[in-house]
Parts: sequence; C-alpha cells; structure tokens
Amino acid sequence: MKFSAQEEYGLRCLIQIGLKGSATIPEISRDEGLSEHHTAKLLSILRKERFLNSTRGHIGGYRLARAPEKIVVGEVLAALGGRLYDEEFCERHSGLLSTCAHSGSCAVKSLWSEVQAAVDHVVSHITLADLIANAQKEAEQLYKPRNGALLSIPVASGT
Amino acid sequence: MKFSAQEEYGLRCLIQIGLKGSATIPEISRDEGLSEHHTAKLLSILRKERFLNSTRGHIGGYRLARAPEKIVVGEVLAALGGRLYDEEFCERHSGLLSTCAHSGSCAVKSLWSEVQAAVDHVVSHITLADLIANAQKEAEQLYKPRNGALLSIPVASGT
DNA sequence: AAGAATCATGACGATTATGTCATGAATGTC
DNA sequence: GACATTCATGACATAATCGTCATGATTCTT
Repeated sequence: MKFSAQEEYGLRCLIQIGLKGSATIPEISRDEGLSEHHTAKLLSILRKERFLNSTRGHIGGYRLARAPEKIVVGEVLAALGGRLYDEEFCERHSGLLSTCAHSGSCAVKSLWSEVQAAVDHVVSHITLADLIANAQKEAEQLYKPRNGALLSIPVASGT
Repeated sequence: MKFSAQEEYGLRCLIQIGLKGSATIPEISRDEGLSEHHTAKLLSILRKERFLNSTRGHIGGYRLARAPEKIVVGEVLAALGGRLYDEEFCERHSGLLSTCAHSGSCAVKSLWSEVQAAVDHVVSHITLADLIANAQKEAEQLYKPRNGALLSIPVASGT
C-alpha cells in the first residue's frame, strides 16, 4: 500500500498555490524542487480535475478553482492517485481467471473496504485550507528557532 | 493510493493455507487462479517474511508459521507491500533536490502520518484468524441461498 | 504586429512493479 | 539409488508508472 508520486507532488503544488494565492509553473517548480515540465504536467492534471484555474499569457498562472475550505483532500487524492479500493478492483485481480475466484463477497474484499473507510474518514474531513494553515505555521517556525531569538539576515558585503 | 497486486494475492494465499491447514503450490494455484510460478513466488516471499513454513519433497508443502490468531494482518501487508508512509518517504520524494524542499516537518507529511495511523488502527487489530473465519462463512453461504430453502437443481422442462 | 511570458498536449525514454521461466535442490517412496 | 514430488532462486519479459521533451497555442505589452 503506497502513496503515488503524483499524489505527493500534486498535493504539494496545490498547497503552494493556495499559500501564494496564485503562481506560475516556474515559481512552483522552484518552490518544490521539480522540473518545469514535471510541474506543468502535475498542474495540468489538477486543472483538468477542476481544482485549479489557469490563465495564459503575461501575468498568467494558476489559482485555486474554489476557496480552499471547499477543496476536500480526499477528492484531490482520488483525482491524483485513484482510490484504494474501487468497483473494478476485483476484476483487475482475477489472476488467470476471467472473474475473481471468490465470487460475490470475499474475506479480502471486506478488509479492503474497512481500510478504505478508515482512510476516507480522515481525508474527507480535511480540506486544503487545513493543509495551507499548517504550511503557514511551519513557514513561521523557520524564523523562530528554539531559543526564541530573531534570525538576523546575513548581509552580503561589497555587492 | 493503491494496494499492490502482491498484497492482494499474497494475503489471499495466506488465507487459503490457513483454511486448509497445509497446501502445496499447485493446490493454491488452482484455488486462487494464479500460475504455479506466480504462486511459488508469492509463497516464497511469505516464507522469507516468516509467515509460512515449508517442507520439500513428497507430502511437503506450506503451512502457517504460527497460529492464525498470532498473525496480524498489518504485518502481512507491510511485508508484502511496504508501508504507506515510512522514514525514507521524504527522501524518495525530494524531486530534483537532494533533500525535500520542506525541511523538518511539512504539511503533507503530517497528513500522511494521520492516514497511516488510521490504516494501522484497522489492520493492527485484525488477525489472519478473522479473515479465515470470514472465508469459512462465505464458503457456507454458497450452499445457503437467501430464502433458506435447499438448492433444487432446476429440471429442464420440455418447453 | 512583434515579442515575451505563460499554459497545453502528446510522444518519448527511464524506472519500477508484475508475472514468467528455466534450472536446481531437498525429501520421501520403492 | 532411481524417481516422483515438492520447494528455491535468479534471470528474464512485459506492463505500468514516472518524468522529460519538443512543439504549439494564448495573452499581454509595446
């Protein structure tokens, strides 16, 4: 059971755009350490799935398609990486047979459903707004080291 | 987020062996509709992970390494398909950078941990014995249609 | 209208997961 | 000890995922 790379990177990009209000591919690319092409592909998926709107041309870029409170993380993950257990799951895992050896319900199927339900319970109650809020807190942390002193910005001399 | 094929098939094989007490590769292969080679590979993984013991030669085969009550489904899944979120996760997803753009804690990381915890809560409380019990019930169901009547074999009438 | 900035798209190559195959080794029976 | 039965292992082929790349389209500024 794994998260896909697309889920990880796609969600990060979405958070980043939420944080900044709007952003271009080169910006997100820099922020997240991805190639521009890769970023473009991810954002394009998120756009097709209607989490982002895009505008081309000068002063273009991406912004969220709705308020972050209305973007449920579970839906984003499903769009980026599919669901853990869906209707076609059994068909895909019938081995050499045309239909799964365990007709109707099977012991494993009900386990998968339980796991899926547990995951859903978490991700359907978290919105992008929550993740953005977390990310903001963390950004603040960077400027507040444990000892509480303010970070002094190093001054480049002689340039 | 997906279950891997190995998790699905491996777990099924384990249940099947639990049901039968002991079984050979050709048997499991038939029961689950997998090729013998494929079955051999799966069982061999389960053996290396110490969920199964094997004996070679005539009257050999596989059996559970411990009582099914002692085999936690979460551990089986981790062995077959890894964990959703582990220590190396961030290293694997640092994009072009040598280390993840989000040093220390990040918004996504804490989400993954929550999801992982929810999954763990389910799978760490289910043992192979539970799945075997379910599988047994289902096998019985096949012989008990909903109306409770005994199955009468339909007789082709002269129409 | 020219040019710069920006997104759009589909094809391609690389990497990883999946499943197959050939060969070998152990065990029990006769 | 020859043989049938069974597991063991590593190399290989195939398929899915992941990420790159080339090219094109749209929009704004001047």
